Amino acid sequence: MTTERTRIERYEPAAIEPRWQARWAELGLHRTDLADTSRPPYYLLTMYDYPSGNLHVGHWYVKTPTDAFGRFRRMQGHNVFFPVGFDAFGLPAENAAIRNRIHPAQWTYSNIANMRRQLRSMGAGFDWDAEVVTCDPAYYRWNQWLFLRFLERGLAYRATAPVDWCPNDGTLAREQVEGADRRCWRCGAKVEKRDLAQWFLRITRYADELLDFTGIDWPEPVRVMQTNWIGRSEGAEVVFRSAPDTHIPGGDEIRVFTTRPDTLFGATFMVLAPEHPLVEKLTSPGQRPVVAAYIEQARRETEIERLNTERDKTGVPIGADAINPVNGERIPIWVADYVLGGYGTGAIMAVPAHDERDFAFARQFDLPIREVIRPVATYGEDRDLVEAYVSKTPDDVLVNSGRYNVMAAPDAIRAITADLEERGEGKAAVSYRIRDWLISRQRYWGTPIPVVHCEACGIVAVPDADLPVLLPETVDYAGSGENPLGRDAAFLHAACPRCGGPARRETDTMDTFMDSSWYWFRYLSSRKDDGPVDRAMLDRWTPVAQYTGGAEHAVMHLLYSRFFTKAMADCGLVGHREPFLRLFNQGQVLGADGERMSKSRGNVEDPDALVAQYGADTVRLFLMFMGPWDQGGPWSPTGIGGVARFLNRVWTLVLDPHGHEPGDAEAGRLPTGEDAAAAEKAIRGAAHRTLAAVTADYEGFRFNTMVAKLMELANVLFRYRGTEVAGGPAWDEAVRLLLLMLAPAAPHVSEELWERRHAAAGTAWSSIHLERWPEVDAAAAAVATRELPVQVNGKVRDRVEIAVGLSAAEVEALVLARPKVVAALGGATPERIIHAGGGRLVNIVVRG
RNA sequence: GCCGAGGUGGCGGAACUGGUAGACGCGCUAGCCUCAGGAGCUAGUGCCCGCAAGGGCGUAUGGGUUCAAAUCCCGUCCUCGGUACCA
Repeated sequence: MTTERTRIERYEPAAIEPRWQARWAELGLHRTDLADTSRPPYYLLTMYDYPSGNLHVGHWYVKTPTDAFGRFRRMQGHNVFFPVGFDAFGLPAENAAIRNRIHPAQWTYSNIANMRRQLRSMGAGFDWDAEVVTCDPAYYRWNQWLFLRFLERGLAYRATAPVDWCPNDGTLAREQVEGADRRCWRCGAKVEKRDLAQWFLRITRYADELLDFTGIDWPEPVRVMQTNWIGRSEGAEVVFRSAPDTHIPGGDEIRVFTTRPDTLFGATFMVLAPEHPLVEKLTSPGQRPVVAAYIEQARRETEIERLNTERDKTGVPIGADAINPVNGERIPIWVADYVLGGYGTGAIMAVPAHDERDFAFARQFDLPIREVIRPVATYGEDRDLVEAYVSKTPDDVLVNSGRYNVMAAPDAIRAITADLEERGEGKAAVSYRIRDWLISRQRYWGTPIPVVHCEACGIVAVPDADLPVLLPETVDYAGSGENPLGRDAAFLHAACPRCGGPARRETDTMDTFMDSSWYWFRYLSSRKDDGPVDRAMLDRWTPVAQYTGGAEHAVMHLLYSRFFTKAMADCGLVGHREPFLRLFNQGQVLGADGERMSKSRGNVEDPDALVAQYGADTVRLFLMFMGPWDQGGPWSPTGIGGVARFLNRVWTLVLDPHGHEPGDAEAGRLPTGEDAAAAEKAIRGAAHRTLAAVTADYEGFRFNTMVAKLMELANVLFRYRGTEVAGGPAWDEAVRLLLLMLAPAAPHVSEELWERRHAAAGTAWSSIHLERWPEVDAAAAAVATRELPVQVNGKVRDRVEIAVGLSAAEVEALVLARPKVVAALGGATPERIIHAGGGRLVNIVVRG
């Protein structure tokens, strides 16, 4: 016998994917009509990328599920806006330029061209018309414009801050300094810190508002990280004064911030940060050399080093004392690197008995430790502290604290603060860890800060009409000594906009986090040339409904974006105060070696090769199938073949329902005991149950189980392939649902098969991506019987097929008659029978 | 150190609010089909004992709560991410 085998065309992704991409582009399928009000708007945003040159699978891992979600939302009837752009300013371009003698712009734009091609090959539904490239003057012009608005409102200001400085090369940003020993990446010289006047944005003005996350649905870990970053703490500011000495008259105010004013009597010394302005003034002549040497050393350390708890404490006494305002006691003043110049007041009162760091310091240098607070039960006992006692309970009481003895700690905090305030020696205060945002960069490839320094008028803003202040095309960015922009005479010299006199342009450029702090607003009017944003568009489309991106941006980018939104709202540019309503942080795909993917490690996975081998749909689906999206993990293509096989099976199901594989003896026959009607019912049931589950999975970003459920449905259909119900109405409905559910995730193959179905049926084609998301038929999805596990004392002893909707009594009668249950009971009388989880299982409890 | 997330078969992972542990896929085994196959189809596959029926053990680890724990609580070990001596 010769089996007549249907020869169907093979599934060749390389043949169909580019064709559909071109067709969609022609149809403008992904161009969002922002003015369309007939459907609810849905702004879907994924973090834009730095144009490093090549997309790796990590980029796909972020973008692919986001794209699938956008397509899903669109099928649900939303007008989805899903833009893309490039975070195109930044250091790598400048470094590449120096290394390869190629202009940063040329390097950047050629990378962008390549990445556009790669992004298109994914088949993602980006709206390219809205694209933003931040190094384009049409974009950075508005960075400058916004900066000027902030300047007007006192949100931008100039202050002195240290930068890493290479004595050979000129100034360096932190990211250019490599290695623990702080050497210049170019010449290897030891880097120093040097103070420079730089520009800041006053994010601290919004510190309290940034602590408030009401109204936005963000992951708990991100909220915690931002909260800790802002670091609000309540306490008191206390004024100590320098004591008169042979070298100083005394009386200088030394302000400290403390969260525990109740421990003031336990202060046995003071510590100033090496940066503290009074160090110079108060240091005794005898201590000058050692203090100067210590400061020199501290200035070379990174903040992370200084903040390492494990490290032995270092410090030196400055040879002067301070007077404790509560008891008039003289205590020595030290300088130590564990106190930071930038936090609080840059000075602390040290209470070794009740602070671990102060305790370690006191032990190291043999300074007195005086206990002033202890649990009430030990009041009056003699005891020695072997470690700092950090009081946390409100029941603890004060000792060795004069008239505050026996007072409970919280009462003492209030009383001591109030008494200090009365005497003008302190007040209740709030301190924040967050500092203002330093936006100055001493580089070429960034947005020029639009001010001039006039000899007569000082700092003068460039008028709006003169924006943008363009980056000069050719400058010597490789040279050394000062800012690249300062080496361009034509750029540098300008007329003062106010007096017309000679002025010097600002030569700092902006931190690239400026660009990314408002880019999603610009997407909505990327070509607008009379303002940064279109308020009417913003009112319709923002806040962003859903933002996706990596957790590495949990603090900086996301916090700056929130700050910008609030600041822009205060400038009247935006009508709301939070940028992103819902945030999802996906995990990171690591290289096969478990390390972060990077060119230098050589563990970068090239998506182009995978696409060439398997096609974009398989790669997309595999990335979703790998695991839960928020987890990521080491890249391993093991298993991608399973996904490819699945798409092949879908292909076969759609194009060849009647064929069957010669290797399957059972093929072409219905399962035993099932007639055609039962088979059709089973198929419809499976399809609609899958639809319900898949819908919920898309909604909850559970793409891995979504794919698994589609595979299960395909497996069910395959079982019926070649039988009398294959190609029938139930089958046809199931296949239709399968394609619709697959469309967001694997857009090309589902579109191709959709078209072929139309062709076969002789109906007019329209894109599957414009179809409405199907509705679940609850009746079809319902099940008549189900398997009921029966436990005896919590162990499963039997499984019974029961009709849905039986009463508890009926179930019990049925279950207790089962031989296996009888055997498991061994003659014992059930003590009670639990019907758990809404009848999901039965547990018979027998006391033994 | 601290904060956050996590630890489930040979592997990636599933298990929604405590209720059938291991869905789906990879890999492996057997059979079918094929000139052949690293293609396709079907079946099996947590571990141990057993021909089988069946039984025992199992979610890093030690306790606990519960009729019932991967899930909740306490302790320990390990991995990953973040990082602040924050006064």
